[in-house]
Amino acid sequence: MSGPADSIEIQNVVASTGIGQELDLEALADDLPGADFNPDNFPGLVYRTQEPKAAALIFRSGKIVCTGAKSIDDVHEALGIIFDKLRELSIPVDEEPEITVQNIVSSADLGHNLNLNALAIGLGLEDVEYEPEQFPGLVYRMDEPKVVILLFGSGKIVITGGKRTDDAETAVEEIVERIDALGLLG
Amino acid sequence: RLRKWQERIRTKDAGERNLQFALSEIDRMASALGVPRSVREVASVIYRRALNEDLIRGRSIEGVATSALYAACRQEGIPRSLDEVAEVSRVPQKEIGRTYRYISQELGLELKPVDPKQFVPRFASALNLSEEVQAKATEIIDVSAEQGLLSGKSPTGFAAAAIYAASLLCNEKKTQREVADVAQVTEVTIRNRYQEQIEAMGFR
DNA sequence: ATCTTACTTTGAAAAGC
DNA sequence: GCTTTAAAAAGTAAGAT
Repeated sequence: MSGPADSIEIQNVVASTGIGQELDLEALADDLPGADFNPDNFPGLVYRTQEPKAAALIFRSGKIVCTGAKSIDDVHEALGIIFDKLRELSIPVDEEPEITVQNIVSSADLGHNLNLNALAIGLGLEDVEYEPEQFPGLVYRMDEPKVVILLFGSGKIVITGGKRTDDAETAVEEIVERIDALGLLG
Repeated sequence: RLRKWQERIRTKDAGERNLQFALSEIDRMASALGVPRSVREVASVIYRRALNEDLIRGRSIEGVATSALYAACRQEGIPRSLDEVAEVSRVPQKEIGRTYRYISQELGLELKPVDPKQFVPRFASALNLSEEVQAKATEIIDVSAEQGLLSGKSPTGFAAAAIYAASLLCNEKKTQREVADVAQVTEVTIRNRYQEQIEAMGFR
C-alpha cells in the first residue's frame, strides 16, 4: 500500500562529532585545499566534501558539525573522509569518533491539497503558527515524536527536528491521522 | 536597608517610565495608522499582559509595543499589514513579526488567520471605489477561498487582486500599479492572484 | 512580461560575543 | 540573541532582459 509515508525523502542530516584533539585552524586552513576560515565572522572552519556532498564546520576544540548530507550513511562517509584528511596531515584522530545525529530534515507529500485556514483552527490555534503574510507554510509542533512539521497548500510537507530516521515516518502517519480525523484530507 | 529601598523605588520609577513610553508609542503609532481608540486600548491591555508575564525580557519595548498594536488591529477585525505597521514603527518588520508570534503564543491570543476581506473597505476607499466594487471583491474572495486558492497566500495580495478584478468587472478600472501601491504588494503578485481568481469565478 | 536569484520559515550543533 | 552550514516546502520581491 503506497501512502504518504512512502514519499518521505531525507533532505538534510546534521550531526556532531569530535576528534579528541585541539586544532590550529589557521594552519589547517592553509593545509586543507578549499577550506574557508573567517574567524572574524565565525569561529569554525568550513570544509566541503564532494562525494558525498556535505559541509563540515571544524572548530578549534576538535569538535565538528557535519551538515548537508542526504542520509546518515553519507554523514559517516563524509566525516570518514575528513578524519582521513586530518590523519594525512599528521593530526591524531580518535579511532572511531562518536557521531551523534542532531537533526534530520525530510520532505513528503500527503497527496491532497490542504485548506490551511481550516487546518489552523482544526489542529488547534495554540499548537499552530500560520501567518501567510510572513511565510506560506503552516507550522505545527508535534509532541510525539517531537518534531516540527511545515504544511503547505499543495499537500507537500517538511518534517524537521527529529533525530531518528523513523521520526519522520511516525510523524507523517500521525499528522495524516489528525488531518483525516478533521475531515480535511482529500 | 535604605539602599535596597531606594533601588526598589528607582526600579519602580524606571518601570513606570517604560510603561508610559510604551503606551505613548502605541498611541503615536495608532494615530499614524488611523485606527480607532478602542484598538489602542486593546493594544495597551495586550502590552500590560506581556509586561506582567515578563515577556519583554530580551526584547525591545518598542518591538513589543508595536506587536501589541499589530495584534490588537487583528483582534478588532481591522488588520494592518506588517508592512504598514513597520512604516510607523522604528522596529524592523522582521522583528515585529517575530515578536508578534512570540507574544501571541505566550499570551494565548489564538488569533485566526487574517481574512483578506478585512482589507477590502480600506483599500477600496483609498482607491475611491464604489460600494458595488467592494461587494464584488468580497464575493471574489469568498468564491476563490472556498475553492482552496487562499492557502499560503498573503491576505493583502489576495485582497488586492480581488479589488483589481472587481474594478474591471464593475467598469471602475484601476491599474494594477494603483492597487499595488495601496496594498503594498507588487504588480506581479496581483497578476498571479488575479488569474487564479478569475478562473475560480468561471470567467475564463 | 518572463526569468533568475534571493529572501521568508522550521530544526540542531559548534565557540564566542 | 547573533554569527555559519545545509536542505525542502511555496510565496513574494527585485533586478535584468
